[in-house]
Amino acid sequence: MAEALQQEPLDERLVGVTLGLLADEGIEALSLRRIARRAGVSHGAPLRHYRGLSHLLAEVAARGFRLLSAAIERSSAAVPGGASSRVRLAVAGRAYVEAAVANPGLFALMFRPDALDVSDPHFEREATRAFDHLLRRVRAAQEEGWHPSRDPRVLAGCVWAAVHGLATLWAQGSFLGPVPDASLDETISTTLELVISSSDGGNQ
Amino acid sequence: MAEALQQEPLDERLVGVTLGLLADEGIEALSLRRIARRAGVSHGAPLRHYRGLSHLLAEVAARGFRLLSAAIERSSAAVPGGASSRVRLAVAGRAYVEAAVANPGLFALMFRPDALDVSDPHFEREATRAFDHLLRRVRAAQEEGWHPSRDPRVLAGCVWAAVHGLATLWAQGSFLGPVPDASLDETISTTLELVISSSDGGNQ
DNA sequence: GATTGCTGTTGACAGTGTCTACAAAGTCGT
DNA sequence: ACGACTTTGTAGACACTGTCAACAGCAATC
Repeated sequence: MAEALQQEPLDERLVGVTLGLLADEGIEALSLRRIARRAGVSHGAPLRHYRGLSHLLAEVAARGFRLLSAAIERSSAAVPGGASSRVRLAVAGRAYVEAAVANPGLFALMFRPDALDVSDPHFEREATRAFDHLLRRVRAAQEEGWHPSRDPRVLAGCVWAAVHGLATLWAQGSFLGPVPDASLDETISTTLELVISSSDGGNQ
Repeated sequence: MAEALQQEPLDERLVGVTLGLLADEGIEALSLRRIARRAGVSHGAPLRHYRGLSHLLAEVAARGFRLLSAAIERSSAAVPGGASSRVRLAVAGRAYVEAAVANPGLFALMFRPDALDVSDPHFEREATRAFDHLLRRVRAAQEEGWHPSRDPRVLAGCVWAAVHGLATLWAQGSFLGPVPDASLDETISTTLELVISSSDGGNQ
């Protein structure tokens, strides 16, 4: 016992505590004072490390984008080597939605520009990196004949929009009203088949 | 002069004031006390008409869904009679995104289940109605051979997700980072062509 | 060893949502 | 007509929030 528990720097601990609070009680429970209380410090301590709540939340959101990138990468590693680039793109899209649904509070925070400081460099960098993962796979699919003459950035933006919309709506429960009995698996597959229009070897 | 200006019931006036505040200063400026101040009443007056802030915001969001439904209907009326159902569906999708971008604060509020009371009957009814507009057009497209064997609700959910993702990301400026020079028109068109895959007569 | 910077505490201030007590004013039953 | 009751708005209180300034301990540095 008596492990080196309190040694972790406060700024990192605050990020971890915020992630836990987010998972436990949702996004509306996030307040500087609650985070400080849960971290075992006084209410003013976080301001020594972050200029304000929105800056701390931007750091947490950056962590979320890193996790999202990792999920996309991980999913790609599980695809067999001979698979087409379109299948790889679809798998990445599925990973995006599943990561969001697995961590709905964090995902909601990541796309809340009014709650976090979107000009934070960490945040911007990690968000851009996550998009680049998608963009790379779109380019690869284009090289294999999928809408080869289109602007890859716009194309990646459209794929992003489709999976992001599904992730957003599902993670916040908006599907429960109009499409109450839909399965997430089927909805993801249908969306990806529509967008990527893979007549060859669907991802299912 | 001396028009019947103060005759409007306070509950309706509060909704109007909230819409104005939302358009003027964004979603983070919405507070019961500011709304009350702008309406010229004391800070407790709104609670006589709404059980709390989230209930007032649900009413405002319901108004937003009504406007969205109207925009979809209006766009459909402008389509020439001989157009295919797929084109009609695409036009409705375009109307969805354009309505969101034209009123970004209201659109953001409509999909913020942690800020508004999502169990409000008005809200639920108007949200369902808006989805039904989309669902009707999806069914019509299916009758003309577009993925006829799929579950229409799931299909409509996927179309919804695609346009919703684009609307969300564009309205909150998330495209500015990764796809800075994209045009909204082109992005909408590309998304709709991908999703609805109209080889016959694109919507442009 | 005195000084300086870092990190955390404490107290203050304005702002928030929501509750209760109160007042004015209209409505209704008799 | 008049008292009782409901409605609608006000005023004050309470707990909570973000953020700032003043202070304390502690490490490092010259």
